[in-house]
Amino acid sequence: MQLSDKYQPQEIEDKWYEYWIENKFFHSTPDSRQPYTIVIPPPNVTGMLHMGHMLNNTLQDVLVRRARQKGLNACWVPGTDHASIATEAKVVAKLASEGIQKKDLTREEFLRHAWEWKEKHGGIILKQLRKLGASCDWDRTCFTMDDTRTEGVLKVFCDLYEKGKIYRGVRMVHWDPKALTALSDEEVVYKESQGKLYYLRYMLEGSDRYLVVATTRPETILGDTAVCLNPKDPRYADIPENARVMVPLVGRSIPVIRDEYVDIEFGTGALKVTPAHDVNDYMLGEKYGLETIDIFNDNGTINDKVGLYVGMDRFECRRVIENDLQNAGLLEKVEAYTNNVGYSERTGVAIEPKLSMQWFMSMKEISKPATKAVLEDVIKFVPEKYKNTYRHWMENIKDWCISRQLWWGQRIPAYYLPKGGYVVAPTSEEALRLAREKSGNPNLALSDLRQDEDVLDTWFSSWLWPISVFDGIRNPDNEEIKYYYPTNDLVTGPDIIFFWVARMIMAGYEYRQLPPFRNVYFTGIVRDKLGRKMSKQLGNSPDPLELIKQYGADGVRVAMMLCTSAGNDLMFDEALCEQGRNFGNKIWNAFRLVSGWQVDKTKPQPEECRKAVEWFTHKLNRAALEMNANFDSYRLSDALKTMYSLFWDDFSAWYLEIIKPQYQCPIDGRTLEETKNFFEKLMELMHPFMPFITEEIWHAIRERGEKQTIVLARQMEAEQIDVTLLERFTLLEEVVTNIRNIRKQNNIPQRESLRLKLISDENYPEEFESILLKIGNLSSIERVSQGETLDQGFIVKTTQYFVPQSQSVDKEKLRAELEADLKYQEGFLRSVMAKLTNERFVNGAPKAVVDKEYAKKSDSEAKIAALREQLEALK
RNA sequence: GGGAGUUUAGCUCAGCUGGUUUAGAGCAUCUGCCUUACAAGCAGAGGGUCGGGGGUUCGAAUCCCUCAACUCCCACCA
Repeated sequence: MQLSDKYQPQEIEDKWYEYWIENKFFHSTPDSRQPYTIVIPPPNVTGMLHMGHMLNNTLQDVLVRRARQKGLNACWVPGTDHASIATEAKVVAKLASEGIQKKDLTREEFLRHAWEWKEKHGGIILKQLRKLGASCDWDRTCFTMDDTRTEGVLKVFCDLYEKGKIYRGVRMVHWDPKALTALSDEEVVYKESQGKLYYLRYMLEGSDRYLVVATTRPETILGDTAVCLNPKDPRYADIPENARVMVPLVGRSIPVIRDEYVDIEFGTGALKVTPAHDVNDYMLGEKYGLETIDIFNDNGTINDKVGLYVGMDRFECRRVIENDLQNAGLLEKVEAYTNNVGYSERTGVAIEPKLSMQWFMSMKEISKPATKAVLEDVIKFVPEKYKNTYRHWMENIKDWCISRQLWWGQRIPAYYLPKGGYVVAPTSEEALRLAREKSGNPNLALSDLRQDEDVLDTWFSSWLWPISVFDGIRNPDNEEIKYYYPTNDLVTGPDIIFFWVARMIMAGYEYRQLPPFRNVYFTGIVRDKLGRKMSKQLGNSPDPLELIKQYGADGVRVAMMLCTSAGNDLMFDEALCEQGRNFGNKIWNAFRLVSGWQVDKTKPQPEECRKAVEWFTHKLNRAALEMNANFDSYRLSDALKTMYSLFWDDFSAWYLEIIKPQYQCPIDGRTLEETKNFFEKLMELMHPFMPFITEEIWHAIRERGEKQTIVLARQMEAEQIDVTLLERFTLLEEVVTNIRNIRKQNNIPQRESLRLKLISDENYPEEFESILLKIGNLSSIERVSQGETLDQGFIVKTTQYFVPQSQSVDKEKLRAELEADLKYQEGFLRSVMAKLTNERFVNGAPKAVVDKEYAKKSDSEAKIAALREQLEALK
């Protein structure tokens, strides 16, 4: 078999993915095994894979694949989110490009277009995930708006309504004038914006005096219904109790009220009150029974309530009004001002606070068990710091605005009766029954009822995800939900901790009395190597599929894993993909080496091979243990690094070099067998990180029956580890390194053998002498009592070694090196002695620590003595 | 305004409950090698007063205080 000396991932990745799918290795059904479940954070149905998804899904896949190999019944449920507002915006834009306006369509027509769009673009992202190697159970793919999930959502809505937890009412909400819908608090992002502070004159009625009011939004004067002063403000002490002022330009007379809410320090200490367009003003309006004048149309233009600036956009109006105020002499001054303005998370336009009729969900009660679960670690957050963030939000939770003035989504199952009032029911039939009952009119027809026009917030379906994917809302007693729920790990970004994580926990306790998952692993944000967020505008976001094409899925996965640690942002650098690809190549070539060996089964196992096998057995066991510990504490990057260095440094650079037979000589059967065994175990341990190459090699290294797969291969259980053996081997490594250094310093090629002399003591790893002879390419190892003039010496721990030189060595250089070493050792010894001569240390520190210091002291002294001897010999 | 986090080698980060050296890794750099698995490689080397200052301790990168810089979250005084 001729194997390329470069690993070509593209040639094997698709092949194995198909193999896995065909054989349903990722498919899970309940059985007697313990389950391990992850539900995917559903990406937007029409979205494209970006680097955040790559990170997030690589992590999930690593966790799932490892669980599967540990013999658990692993189930990773994939799916997509209908992403109400985002998808509707895309469909509206697409229609607009075809000259179709949404307002010209009926709801049914629009939804037809939307579903068409979904069928065409939906699920691309799930196909992309396969390229990454994601081992999802695709048979279970769900959509937040498919029939099952929708039924569940409606059932929950009705249930919460009946429990009195969902109510309808007029409230001040965040209004998105572009998407024409209300938003929840969480969908608003505040950004610092450069604005102006306008000082306006409000003339006092029946007087020449005026009050100066500072505002950032002069256009809202159209809706002013009062001016408010602080009662303690001495500047306004002489303003009469029942004073009234004229709204500039508008000429409306409004009262001057007094409330301590007003900050004396800010602006002029006088506040204009616009109850329809500011949350705080709204509260003042409630308190003082002020009139509420809504001056905006839904799209942010001025309506005809006041009769001025009608139809003008709010920002245009601001400019024009500034000019008009100026001309009317009502503008005192304008200052530059930086303030925080809320923007719609989805459409990016400035939010307009708006008074409107919406559906809300009371959160106070439902949040209680959810708060407790996290604080008491029933659900563990990794990293823990997010517990604080979570607690703070939960303890100050506000009611959730769940209605959206959109069409793409689950329509609110409330039906209005012709003569007022409404009923809530999961189906129109049920609604009709209730309506007849409520109205006392048995002849009421379905056509008499009018269903609420609004749909539900997308998160009102995704908060049920861990339950609804197992149909646990509609059929709470089904086998699947009982088996898979609670799920194990959730991997997601901290940016949706409130949107999604917190609400899922609430739903979990409300509908299953159990948490939805046991652990939440929060990833960081993927940034570029300069630390900037990835964005389309900057063009700094690589195309994940392009990366996979170039470096292989395994390579990109390794790149993601190398730079991630829970909760910390990661600086992604394409160089990491290169490193990942190179690692794959390294594995590939190690395999080429081993697979190319001829075997002679009659040949006895050489001593150095026997010792190497013994050593690597322990090395492998220790790494496996370390990796387990890393996984247990979600240090996934460290888990990979452990395997990376085990394979590259210990297995390739040491083990394979030791057992490698002479050119064109066969290897003995036993060593080959044990080496294949190691290789196989290494592949199994690394499989969660690099699923494709490990499967390829796992099959190539041994005869495998049909339908066998590394995906289901049980990972080795780590055994007893001989720590002393491993430590003594590092002494050997140091000796070899020193010999290599001497070769390099004296330009002695590796193929030229050397003699080695040593003054043997307990720190000479003589049990590995056969290895030393081979790796050092030594012709002999001789025990002596001292070195000679022509020898170049070195010391490992306390043992002195000498390499006889044919020609004279650079004594000055040698002496300088030995002296530097001596200086370091003396300094070190001093620091040890400082402790040991300190009575408080000797008496105060634990015995083990003190003993360690004594050991350091004697080692150091021995080494110093050896160094002095060698320096003496140099003279 | 409130809170959280970060600061260790040129870069990215480990360093977990204070004691394995006078601080580690990977990448990058430098030197020598196309040695028969791998130049996507091998062998070796250099590089840090652990953000500044103070304190606790026999002992501090690690604990406490303080200052500084950066990042994020929450709140939203017009």
